[in-house]
Amino acid sequence: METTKKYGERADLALSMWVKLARAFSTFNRLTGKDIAGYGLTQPQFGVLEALGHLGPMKIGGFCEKTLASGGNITVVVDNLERDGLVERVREGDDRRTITVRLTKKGTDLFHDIFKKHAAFVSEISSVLTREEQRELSKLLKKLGTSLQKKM
Amino acid sequence: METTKKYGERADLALSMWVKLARAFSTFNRLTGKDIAGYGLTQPQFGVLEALGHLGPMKIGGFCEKTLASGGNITVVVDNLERDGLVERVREGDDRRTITVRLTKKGTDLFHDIFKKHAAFVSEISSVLTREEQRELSKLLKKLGTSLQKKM
DNA sequence: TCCATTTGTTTTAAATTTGAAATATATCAA
DNA sequence: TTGATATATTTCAAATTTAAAACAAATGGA
Repeated sequence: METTKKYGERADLALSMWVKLARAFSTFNRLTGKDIAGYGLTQPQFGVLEALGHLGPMKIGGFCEKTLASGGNITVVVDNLERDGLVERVREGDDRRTITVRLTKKGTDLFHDIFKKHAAFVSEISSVLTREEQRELSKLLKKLGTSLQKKM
Repeated sequence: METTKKYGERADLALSMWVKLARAFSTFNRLTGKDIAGYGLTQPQFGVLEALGHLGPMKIGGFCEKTLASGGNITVVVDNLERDGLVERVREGDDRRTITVRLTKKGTDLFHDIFKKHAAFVSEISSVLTREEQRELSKLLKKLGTSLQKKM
């Protein structure tokens, strides 16, 4: 723990928290990334499949919010998933600008198979914290994340 | 909060925590990234300057650990900082394979100038949490990060 | 000494990500 | 209806990131 006051007590506390947030995320992300690569998917691809599997068909724009990936990038990710026969683009509804993406049969099967294993993996590595600690961490992260969202 | 048990209680809790960790990191990272861009630096460049400013001269390999950037990438970052006259590479010590990087006068001045502002910025956005919450969050993130490190 | 192995850094090519146009369609007010 | 503005998606070029190969130097055992 940093004890020297370099930038004042408040700033030191905030900087220290930010470093720990970045490190915890980075390490967790690397571990899950390896797990996902083991299924032959990239992380953004997995994110799109996950959103579709859990939330149902959605418009391209929906992925930007859900997977936190930036606009033009989703196009490529969906292109590649479509090429692999996992998702399909359909025009539906009255707004012809929007495109709905949905899982194919193959995509649905893959999702169910993979995500169960992935959930077990995430659960396993998270067990370095007790369930109570996980609940407390979730609560604080949620407050931080949603509060910051308003500053964007 | 997710209340439906999709993958079992433990897995749902872990997945929920992981989503919140990713979102909080992403949002925080975007905000600090904008602040850093305002100083004319990229995030990896800022990370290298920060490491040098706080920890003193270090070898290339040191940045990989400190800034969590992957190997060959640091070379480019240091190249660009050197081009801008902010850091310099020196060979010193008895191992001629290693290269020590250190701040130039210009780099030191820039570091002191911008890091104070950056610290204030991080402190400001972190104030959405009380200091007690920040301490608690730090503690849990540290435990998570260091425990996961061992699984890599 | 010599050779094999290890370590530290750079180079290279491929993949990814971003942001800024470009395109197509919608909406709304005059 | 027209024109201006807004929204959804794609295209494109530039920057970034990664992993693997290449290179240089150090180490340690035969």
